[in-house]
Amino acid sequence: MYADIIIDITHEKLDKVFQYRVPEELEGDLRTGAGVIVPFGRGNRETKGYIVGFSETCDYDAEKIKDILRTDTSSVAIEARLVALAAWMKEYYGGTMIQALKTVLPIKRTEQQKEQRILKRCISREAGEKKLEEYLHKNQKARARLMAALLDDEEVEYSLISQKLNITLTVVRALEEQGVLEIKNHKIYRNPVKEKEQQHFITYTEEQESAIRTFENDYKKGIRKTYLLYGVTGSGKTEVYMEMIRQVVKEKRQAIVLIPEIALTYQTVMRFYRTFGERVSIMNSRLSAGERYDQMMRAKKGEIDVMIGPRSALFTPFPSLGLIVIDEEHEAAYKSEQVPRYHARETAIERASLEGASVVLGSATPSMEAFYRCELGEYTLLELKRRTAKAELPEVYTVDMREELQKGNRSILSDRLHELMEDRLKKKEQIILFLNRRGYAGFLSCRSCGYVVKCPHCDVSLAAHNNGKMVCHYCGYEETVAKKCPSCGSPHIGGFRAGTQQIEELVKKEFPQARVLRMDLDTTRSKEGHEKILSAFANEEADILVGTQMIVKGHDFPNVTLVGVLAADMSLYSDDFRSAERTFELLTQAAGRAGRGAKKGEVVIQTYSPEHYSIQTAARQDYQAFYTEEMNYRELMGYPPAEHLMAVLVACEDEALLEKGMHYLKLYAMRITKNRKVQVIGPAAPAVGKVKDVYRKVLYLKQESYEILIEMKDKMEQYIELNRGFAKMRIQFDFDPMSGF
DNA sequence: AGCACGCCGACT
DNA sequence: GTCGGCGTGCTC
Repeated sequence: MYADIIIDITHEKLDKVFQYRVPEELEGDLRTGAGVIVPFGRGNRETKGYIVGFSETCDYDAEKIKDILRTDTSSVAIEARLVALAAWMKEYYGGTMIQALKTVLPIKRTEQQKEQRILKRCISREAGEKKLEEYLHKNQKARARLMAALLDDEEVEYSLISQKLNITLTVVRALEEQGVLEIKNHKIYRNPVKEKEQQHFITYTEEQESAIRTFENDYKKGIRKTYLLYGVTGSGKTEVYMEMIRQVVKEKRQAIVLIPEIALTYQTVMRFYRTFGERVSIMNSRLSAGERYDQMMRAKKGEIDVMIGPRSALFTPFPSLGLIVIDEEHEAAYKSEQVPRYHARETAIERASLEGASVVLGSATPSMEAFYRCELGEYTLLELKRRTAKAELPEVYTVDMREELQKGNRSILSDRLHELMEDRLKKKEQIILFLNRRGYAGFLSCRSCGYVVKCPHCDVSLAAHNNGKMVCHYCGYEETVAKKCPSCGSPHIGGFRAGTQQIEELVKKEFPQARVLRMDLDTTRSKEGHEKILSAFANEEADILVGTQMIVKGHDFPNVTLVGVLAADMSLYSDDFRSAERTFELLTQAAGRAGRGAKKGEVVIQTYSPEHYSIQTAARQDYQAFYTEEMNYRELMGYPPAEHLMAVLVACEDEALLEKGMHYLKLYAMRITKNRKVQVIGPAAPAVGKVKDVYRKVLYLKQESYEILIEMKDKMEQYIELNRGFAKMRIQFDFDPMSGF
């Protein structure tokens, strides 16, 4: 019997499987995920590794294969539990054990050593010069090079030295022994903010109080479960989380708070620092891989109690995890785009159950999945129906844009919205205009023949930018804007939908006195563009903020009393089964931006389909009604959460081969599903049929039971592996996908 | 990453 | 010839 083992995940070059023989006496107690000690390298030095699989035969020279020495007892319980979680992820989401382990265990990247190791000269300049002469005399070139560098600067980064001067660690060690330099592993754990204010006593609303009590009582009794904290925007969910975390920390356990990256505002960060001081660590995408690794190590050593961060923070190696909070639980960002395509919600619940922790999901617009689980009694519902303080829920109007057109109003702004905007500008209150789209004019199409300009590599429409270029958002392909239709030659080719830039220009023209800020992917591309724009608006340096989805998420602007939603139904037209849910979410979140302060807010939703339930229920801010309607649809169509959907995405450079492969894969799927009523749909062209000249096809399988789908996945994986014809195809599984591929 | 192997110039 | 230093490549 042989075991596939990955050696010490901390280095990229060793990032592959090594085979070892399993000695008979160990056969019983080794399983996938177990930590073992193996002889490695020429010196057979004892090295730690993890078992990622077993096999009866070996694909490597049998004579060279060594025996596993023993199981690793030093690998702490923390890692063992994370490895168990990885095994679960592999099982549930597909992919290999290595891929799962890599997402779960903190990885030290080589890049990060650059920042870590610093060489410091610890002898005087004169002594150094003497040494340099000595090395030159002895013709020790490498040492001389290093010495010269150290004379220029007292401290140098090891990575610079090793790359530019081609100096290896042996040389550095030699100089270290001579006392010429010292190697500093500098680890500065920086906390962006050092402020530690006196905790002020917060008074909670009755609803908040009751949510906190429920959690605390359960927790003290040792009950661990999953809660859904459903609270309208502005109802004070964060305070509730903090109180729950305090409870957990009091019992010497730790908490993880997941946030969608964009929602991590300065205000939120400060709130956590004020309460938990230095014992909080915040991860964001701006941290380098090395810094992130350091934060993980701090957590492991017990130096922090609370980790706040995006999806990946879920794998923080805490010694005694007590609580996982997932804020804005409905966000699509919680689903990983890479294999294993795990969902943080489900994975958090699994981790919590492995470690005896509770999970709190929070949202103003819970995902269908979460609310459904509440109804089934799997999660406990905690509700916050009212806003804190005096803030009231805003008044919402729906405007039918078809009627506007009939009235002769061809503008992007309805009369109603126009009027209200004038009113707010007069009152010196702020306005948000929210557009469901990015770019200047979106795609270009011919008004005479309907031809749409597409990317020759990726099969998506090119987006026109106002620099005279059309750009592919998948591969970055560019061409200049066509003046004539490439298909029929008509000059009537142009953009249809308004983009944020166009709206900005229009607003500036109609309200010349107003100060307008625009926020979309183009204006926030620079490092801190995001924060800059938001803080400028928060400081009331502008009257109107025009932007895409990103402005509706989690920000608090007390002086905003009017929100205009332009083209509300844009997201209704996308062709995946979550489009209604996404529309409801966006509208509700957008509406939630209005009237956060003392003054009541108003919202205008402009739409071409005012009769659609997601728009009507959003206008009434009636989640329950939306949920009921939407659930009917999901049940009727057999979509998640009513049933489970497994997407099988196959990619291949050869289109004909792909076609053939998909045909056989479908036949195989139908064959193994026979008496289990699994629906096999497709193969279909995914939304993006071709990326960087690689063709893609997708097959969908529907079934009520997740377990049956997993069985199907396993069988299909085996089939693909046994069948050589699939060698050139890359196959991925995605369970309950967030959007069509 | 860490270790041995083999090359290369310097010196007994 | 041998010794120590240095770069290279491999690790089941």
